[in-house]
Amino acid sequence: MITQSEIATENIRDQIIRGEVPPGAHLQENPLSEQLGMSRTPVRTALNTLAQEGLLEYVAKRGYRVKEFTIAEIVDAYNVRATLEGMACRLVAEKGMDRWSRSKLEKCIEDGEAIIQKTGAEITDDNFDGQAWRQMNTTFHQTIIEASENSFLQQQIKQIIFIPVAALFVLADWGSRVNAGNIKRAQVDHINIVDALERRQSARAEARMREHLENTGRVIQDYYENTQETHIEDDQSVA
Amino acid sequence: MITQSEIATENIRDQIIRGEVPPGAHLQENPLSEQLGMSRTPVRTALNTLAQEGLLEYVAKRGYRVKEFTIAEIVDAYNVRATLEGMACRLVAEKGMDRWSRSKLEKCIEDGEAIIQKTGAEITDDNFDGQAWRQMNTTFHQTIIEASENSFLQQQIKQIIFIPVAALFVLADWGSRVNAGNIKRAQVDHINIVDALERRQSARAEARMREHLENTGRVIQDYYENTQETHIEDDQSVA
DNA sequence: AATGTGGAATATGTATTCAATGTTTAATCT
DNA sequence: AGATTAAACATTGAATACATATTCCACATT
Repeated sequence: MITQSEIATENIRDQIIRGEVPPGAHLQENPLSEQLGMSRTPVRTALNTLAQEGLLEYVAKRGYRVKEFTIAEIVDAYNVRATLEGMACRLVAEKGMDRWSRSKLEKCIEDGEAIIQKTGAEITDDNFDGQAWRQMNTTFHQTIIEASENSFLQQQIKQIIFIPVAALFVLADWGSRVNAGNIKRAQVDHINIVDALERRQSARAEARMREHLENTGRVIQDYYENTQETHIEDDQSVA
Repeated sequence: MITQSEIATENIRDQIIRGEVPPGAHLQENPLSEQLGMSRTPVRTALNTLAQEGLLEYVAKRGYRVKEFTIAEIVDAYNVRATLEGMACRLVAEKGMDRWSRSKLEKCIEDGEAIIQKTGAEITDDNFDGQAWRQMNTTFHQTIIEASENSFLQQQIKQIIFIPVAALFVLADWGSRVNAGNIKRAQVDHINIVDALERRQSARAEARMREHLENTGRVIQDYYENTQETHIEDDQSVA
């Protein structure tokens, strides 16, 4: 069964991740309960939940405000993710992969290859299938995390997915924000990671995955800094 | 200001960590609100919070029960902690330590040495100052985590501290459960970690810390399995 | 005897009300 | 005019009341 509290939680979380409510905004219970057509009670529960997830900051008697993430914090989070998924790779290499995980990863490699082949030398919005790439990428990482068979690891990594700006790169269509170089490098990374896992080279698998995600973090950082500049320009044009 | 919800959260969390409410127990709102002398509302908030922390399991319309942790899950959590604190060491070694962190760590080494000196060759309940050792140990790890200056890392590691059985080893007097070998090995580990940090050998610092905590995890596992056997014996004697 | 249904009792989910604390505004005093 | 204070207003925290789902037991039926 689905409760009002759960509806409120998902709805408000979505609004935050999509950037519909800006960082730093004060979320008040009455407006939210009106907006969602429910009483304050389930809204309060939702706000408490989201604060625990780290999306909101809470001060007693003053309520909740949307947490502002600095570039540094987002990069920090990505580095933590890099370390944790690196650990997942180490565990998988040590334990050895079962047949199903292995075939799923190999399919990811094939799919990635196909997407790049179809794209050609130059990546544009038209010829690059960002949707398919993201799906392949999610499956790739998820498969390794699950194959690690460490439930804590899975839980910890999940939390990082909810960080607003980082999550945008998963949700939004960032096909136009990547270039051929990044995509091809990511594909090579994936190939090397799977190779290391199959050879059960745990240290190599760990190092490769860590580097792979640290690269992604750098891409996000670059993009973020560029858009920051753009925003400043926008502000100036208004002034 | 301190709210009723916060009081309830801390109180119930304590009861769980101390083992006063057994794993698997169904926590009901009415008895808890009576016990704590407040209405159901703040109790509900507290239960929601603790479920988010991973201490309780929630099923809609059925309420909350205390999560049961298997030995495997506890060891899993400790291994995650080992990896994360290893990362903290790596970051500290890369950035370099400020003077204050450095002196705090060196004081920890001195304190540890003093405790061991005072204890002598054989560790017993009487001559081993478990309280002082735990405090030194907590300071040691906390200092490194804070010096990493990665807020996400700090947040993630905090969650692991709340796991019931693992937390017992921090809270309860486990002086009687350790032997001279473990304590001396831990002290040597600490010395090597600080040495690596001061020489800014990031890979060595990371590896040493990881191994240090994996050892602790193994100690917990051994202890847990021993007490499990004891419990089985108890059960048999009852039958 | 076992299973299934129905209803009472119990527990959770939500709404509403009341209380306490912050915030804002306006008026008064310097 | 500016600052300070008090009062009105708004918002959060907690308690109570109500609605709805689940559990459990009794009873009936196969």
